[in-house]
Amino acid sequence: MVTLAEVAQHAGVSASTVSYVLSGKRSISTTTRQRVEQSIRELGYHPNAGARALASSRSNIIALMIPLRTDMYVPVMMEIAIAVATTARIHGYDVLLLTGEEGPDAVRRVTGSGLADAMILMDVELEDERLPLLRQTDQPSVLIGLPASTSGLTCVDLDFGATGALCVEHLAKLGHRDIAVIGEAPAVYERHTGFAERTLDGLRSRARELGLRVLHRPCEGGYDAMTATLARIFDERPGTTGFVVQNESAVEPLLALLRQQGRAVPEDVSVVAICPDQVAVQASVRLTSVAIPAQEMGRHAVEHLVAKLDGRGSDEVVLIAPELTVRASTGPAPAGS
Amino acid sequence: MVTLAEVAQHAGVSASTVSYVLSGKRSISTTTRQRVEQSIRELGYHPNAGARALASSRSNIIALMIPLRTDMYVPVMMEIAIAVATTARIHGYDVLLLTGEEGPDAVRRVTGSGLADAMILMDVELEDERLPLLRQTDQPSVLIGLPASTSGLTCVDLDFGATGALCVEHLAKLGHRDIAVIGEAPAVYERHTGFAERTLDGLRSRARELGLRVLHRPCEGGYDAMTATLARIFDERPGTTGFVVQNESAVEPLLALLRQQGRAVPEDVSVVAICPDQVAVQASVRLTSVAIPAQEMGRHAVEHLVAKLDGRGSDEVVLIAPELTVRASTGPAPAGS
DNA sequence: ATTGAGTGTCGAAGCGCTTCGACAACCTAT
DNA sequence: ATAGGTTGTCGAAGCGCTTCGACACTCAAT
Repeated sequence: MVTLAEVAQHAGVSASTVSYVLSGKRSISTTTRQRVEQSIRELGYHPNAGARALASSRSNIIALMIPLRTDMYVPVMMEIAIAVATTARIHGYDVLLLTGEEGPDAVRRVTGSGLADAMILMDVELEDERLPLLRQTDQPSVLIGLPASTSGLTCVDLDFGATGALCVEHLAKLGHRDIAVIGEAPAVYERHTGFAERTLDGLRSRARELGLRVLHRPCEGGYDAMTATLARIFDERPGTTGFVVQNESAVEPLLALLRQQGRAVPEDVSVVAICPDQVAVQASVRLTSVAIPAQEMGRHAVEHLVAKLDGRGSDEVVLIAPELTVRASTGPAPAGS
Repeated sequence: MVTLAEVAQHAGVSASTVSYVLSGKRSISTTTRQRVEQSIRELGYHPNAGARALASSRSNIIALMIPLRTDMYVPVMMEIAIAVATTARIHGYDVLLLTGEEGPDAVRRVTGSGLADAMILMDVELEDERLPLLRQTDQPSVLIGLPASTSGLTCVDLDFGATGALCVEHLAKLGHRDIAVIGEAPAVYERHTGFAERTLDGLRSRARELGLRVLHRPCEGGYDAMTATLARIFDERPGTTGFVVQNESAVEPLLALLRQQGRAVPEDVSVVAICPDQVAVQASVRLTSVAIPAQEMGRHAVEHLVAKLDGRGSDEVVLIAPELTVRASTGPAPAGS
C-alpha cells in the first residue's frame, strides 16, 4: 500500500505539502503541485480512508437507510438509492447501505462511530422512533418522506396532497363525477406511512370543492385482491367512471379486470395512476399518471446534505410539485353517467 | 464523543484492557470485563470507525457494486442488496453501495483506499473489465453471476443452464413438442451478460435430447414489443404450445395477449416463467416458475466473503440448483397439437 | 534600505484505536 | 521451596493522515 509519506519522498516534498495538494486547503505553487500529482499517478496512490477519517473526523460517507420490506415501491426505492449513490459520488461521498432492520440502533451506531457524516432515511413513518435521535444529534440528515412533525428536520418528498388533488382535478375536468381510489395495502395505512394518507386528504378535499364523490379502498396487489376490491366498488357505486390508483401491483390487475368486464378504458372508465413513468408506459394501456420523481428526490436529498455538511443550507421541507402526464387511459366521461 | 480512553478511566483500567474486552482477543477476568462493559453502557461508547480501521487495517465494510441500469430485474437486485446488507450486519460488517458507473475505477479506489475489506459484484459481464483488477488484488471478492472465465474467482449464481433444462423437461413431460422461448431484451444478449445465454444453452441441449423444437426470441418488455414478438412466433411455428419466459416485464403482456387471442392458459398453451416468486404468484394466472433465489445468492456471497476474510474458504463457483414450482400456468399439451 | 503583507513549504502534534512485548500475580508440579 | 507455565493487565509504539504554527522567501510600498 502506497502511503502519503512515500509520495512525499518520491516528489521531494514534505508530507504536509502532499496533503495540501490533495485537499487544496492551502496554496501550492504550480510546479510543486504538478510534481506531486505526477508522483501520485506514478505510484498509484490512494489516500487511506481510515486515516483520513481519523485525522479529519470526516468519513466522506453518507448513510442511506432503506426499508427492509419489499412489499411496496421496490423500483422506486431502487431508483432513489441509485440516484443517491450517483449524486453522492459527484460530491465525493460514498454511500453506506443500512436496512431498517436495526431501527434506531443503526442511527446510534452510525452517528456514534463516525462511520458516516450524514444520513438519509427512507420510508419514514408518521411517528418514527428514529426521529428523536436525529433531532438531538448534530449530524445532518434528510428524510425522504414526511413525518407527523417536521420541526428541526429536513424532508424531501413528492407533494402527495397536491398529487391527489391533481388526479381528481384531471378527472373532474373530463366530466367524471364518481371517483374510486384504489390505494396501497391496508398494512401501509396501518403503519402510518404518511404519503398514502396525504394523497387521500388532498384528493378528498379537492373533490369536495369540485363536488365529486370519492370512494377509497385499500388494496393488496395481485388479481385476487383486486377482483374483490373492484366488485365492492361497483357494488357500492355502480356509477363510478374514474379511478385513481396508488399501488403499482394493482395497476395491471385493474386494467385486466375492467377489460374482462367489458368496460373499455378510456371510453367507459378513466384511470389515473400514481406510479413511476416506467410502469405507466409499460402497462397494457398507456396510463395517464403522476410520476413519482424518485431520481429527483434522491438527488435533492444528497445535495441538501452536502450543503449542510459544507455549512450552507438549513432545515426545510421540500415538496416536489407533482406533474400529471396525460396518456391513453383517461378520456371524457361517458354521456349517460 | 466518548473515546476508549474515557471508558478506560471510568472503569479504572488501561485503554488496552478496554480494547481487549471489545475484541476478545485476550482473556480478561470476569470482574474486569463486567466493569468495563458497565462503563461502556453508562457512557454510551461507540468505537470510532476511522481509528479502528486505521489501527487494524480492517474497515469491516463490504462493498457492493450494483448495476446502474434499471432496465431489468430490479426487484431481484433489490432483494439481493437487502440480503447482502442483512447478512453482512449479522457478521459485523456494513455495506458500501457502489454503482457500476465508475466501472473499474471504483475497484481501484476501494481496494486502494482500504475503504472496504472485500467486494461483491453484481451484473457481471462475460468479459468484465473489472475482473483483471480483482484477480490481481489480494482483497477477497465474490461475483454474483458468471463471467467467461472463473479461474481465480469466486462466483455465486443460479444454475441457469439447469434452469433452462428444467423448464423444457417440465413442458416435455406434459407432451409439448414446440417450445418458444421469450428472452430478455436484445441489449441484454449484446451486453453478454452470461445468464441469458446459459439458460438458452441448457434449454436447447436438453430440448435436443428430448426431441423438441425450440424457437428463441429476445423481447423488450411491454405490450407493444410482446405483440410483435408473439405474432412472429405463431407465424413461424403455429403449433407452439409451450412458452418459457425469461423477462419479468414480458410475463403479463404475454398472458394478456394469449387471452385476447382466445388461447387459454393452461388448456391451449402452457407458460413457464423464470422470475421471482412474487411475480409468479401476482400474475393474472399463477405461474409455474423457476424462482430466482435472490436472497440465497446474497446470503451466500456474504458468507463466502466472511469466510475468506477469516482465512477460511477458497475460490469456488457455487451454482444454486434451480427449483421449479408447478402452479396454474402449465398443463398437458392439447390433444391435436 | 526597511517594513509589511502575502506566498509556499515544512515539522510536529495528535486523531482514537490495536497490538506487541513485558510483567506481576497466581497456580501447579516437582 | 522453586522452577515453569498460565492468566490478566499495562505501557508504548504506531497505523496514515490533517492541520496548526512557524519560517523563509519574495515583492510592493514607504
